[in-house]
Amino acid sequence: MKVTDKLTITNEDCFDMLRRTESNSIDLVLTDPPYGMDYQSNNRKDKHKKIEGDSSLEWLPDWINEIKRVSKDDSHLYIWCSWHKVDIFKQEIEKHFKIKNLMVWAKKGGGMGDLKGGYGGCHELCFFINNGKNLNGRRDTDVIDKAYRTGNLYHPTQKPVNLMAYLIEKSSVEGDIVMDCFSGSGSTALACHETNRYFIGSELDKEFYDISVRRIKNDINQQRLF
Amino acid sequence: MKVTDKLTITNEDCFDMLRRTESNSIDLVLTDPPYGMDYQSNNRKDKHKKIEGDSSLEWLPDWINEIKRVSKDDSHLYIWCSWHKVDIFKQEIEKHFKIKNLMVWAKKGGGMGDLKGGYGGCHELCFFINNGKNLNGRRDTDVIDKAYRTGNLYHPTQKPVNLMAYLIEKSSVEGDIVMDCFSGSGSTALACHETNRYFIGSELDKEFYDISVRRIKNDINQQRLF
DNA sequence: ACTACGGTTGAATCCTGAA
DNA sequence: GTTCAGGATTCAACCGTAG
Repeated sequence: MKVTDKLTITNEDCFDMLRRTESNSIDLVLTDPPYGMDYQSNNRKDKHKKIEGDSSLEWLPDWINEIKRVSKDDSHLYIWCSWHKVDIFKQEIEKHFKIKNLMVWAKKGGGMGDLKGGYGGCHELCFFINNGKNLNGRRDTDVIDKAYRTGNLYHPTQKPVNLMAYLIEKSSVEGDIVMDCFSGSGSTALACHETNRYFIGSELDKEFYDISVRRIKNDINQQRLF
Repeated sequence: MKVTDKLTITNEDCFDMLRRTESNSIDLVLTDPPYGMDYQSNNRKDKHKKIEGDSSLEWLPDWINEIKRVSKDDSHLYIWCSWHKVDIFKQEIEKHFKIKNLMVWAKKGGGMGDLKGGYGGCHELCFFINNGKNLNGRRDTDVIDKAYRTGNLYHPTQKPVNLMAYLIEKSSVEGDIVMDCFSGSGSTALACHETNRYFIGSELDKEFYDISVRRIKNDINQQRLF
């Protein structure tokens, strides 16, 4: 569905979207896939359901393969990941790409989990692949510790729009085409609207898909960006 | 060699040291092994030589196996690592241990490497394994971004003494036995002196071994800890 | 501008009971 | 025994408001 002139989100499996996508056509891949940890937020239980398709990483090899095909020769890619499965992601990605950085997002707020025998988990990882373009702006570090809020209002694992917008501006210019295969509640799409990029995305879960469409329309009407 | 009453460092391969070490005898393993990336700082090439035995990780499986044997049933382990080989380290460690956290040390100061096409590398990773004791003190996060300075005075990948001391105090009590198989310029040993723990370590490279012994003696005499 | 305080939250882990 | 799924729990950091 064309949500706006430049933003297209479809309610389908990402492989269906990828199949229709031309080879060598995407400027920037920015995506937050299921981490493969069978995640269910048990925090205030009624709020969020379990993540669909998060119980294995079987999709990963074919997915990387397709991503390789559709991304331009000088594209940039950002693939989010948690440390629990970082080895699998790294090895699959390296079959097709040369990883440039493993970035760390040092999140604000305490983490949950073991309160006595472990440290509170406060970071997420992101693979950065550079197929041949410079980064925009000043030289930043691979640790992102700016004041980005989590704010999981719509999706249990939602990323902040301004975090996504930051990466988009580092790695693309206005009018570029950005792809997110796991669009979720639409944070990447919103960041593209904010930064004037084209967006192509898919989200399998009907509920999140609907939320993302509504969220974008609302935010655009109200000129309010989360 | 017994450098002090409580600090022992030997100039040998760590497997020789491990062979002499009793099973189930070490309270805390805290070590910064060769990262397996053939490290040579491009910054002032003459300053640091290549790290011996750093070109492959062949030693890793046997080493983990020995570490498993010598560490106590309720021990803690910290194993430093860079993201370049994080997949290999993780998979080898997980053959014998359950990893509790992947910690991130967000270093201060700019990183080196590609100035245009990549982010500056400003972090190092550290696997934390908890075999069954609580951590001391308040609940901290898995991102360490306190003002620990690198200051590679003696060794190209030297860790700050106060960073090591922090981890030692989180995971042991006075009189505990701490092991570092890759003692380098002796930062872990110094941190043990500072926190009144026993230390057993080995360093293969004669030059670094000598430096570490001199450094410890100096620092103890001058009551000055780096 | 700065501090004080209370409310809210987190890609979690542990524990319990059932299969 | 062992695995598995669901519910309870927890604290430090962050946000917003008030002083």
